[in-house]
Amino acid sequence: MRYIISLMNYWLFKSEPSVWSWDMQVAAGSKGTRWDGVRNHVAKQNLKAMHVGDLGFFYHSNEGKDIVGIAEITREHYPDPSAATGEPWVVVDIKAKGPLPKPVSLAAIKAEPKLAKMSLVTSARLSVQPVTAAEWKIICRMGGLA
DNA sequence: GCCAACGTTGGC
DNA sequence: GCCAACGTTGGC
Repeated sequence: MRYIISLMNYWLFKSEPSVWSWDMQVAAGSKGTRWDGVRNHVAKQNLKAMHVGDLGFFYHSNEGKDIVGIAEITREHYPDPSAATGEPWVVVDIKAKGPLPKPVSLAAIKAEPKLAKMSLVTSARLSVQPVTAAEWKIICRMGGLA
């Protein structure tokens, strides 16, 4: 089997660690958990574009302000059970894949000119963001992954 | 259809 | 705790 890299998409999930942290995601195990509560249409479109096997950074907002791990999409989008009937919101399931050996801080991202166009920098409030393959690679390297 | 008012997010 | 950015709501 060979990888067709262009079909792999990368994402970033933001979460306040006091609400749902990386450690909780890890503790939840490999079955995957529902990423629910997204109430923004741009974020919703990003959820809908995800495929099983896509990877996403796990970012701690408010406290930490750093990318701490990598998650994997385990189930494609389906209606958000926490949404009111008739509302269009969706969820995906994700599982923790592995930590970044060295968390990458927002400050470090802002200090790297090659990452100036990252959504994290340009659309700070968007809770589910796309990440380009180039950005993914740079941050993995900054985070201590080969 | 415009836009002021308001609520929320999230960095600082 | 403050406030800028941004999305949503509702009056006109």
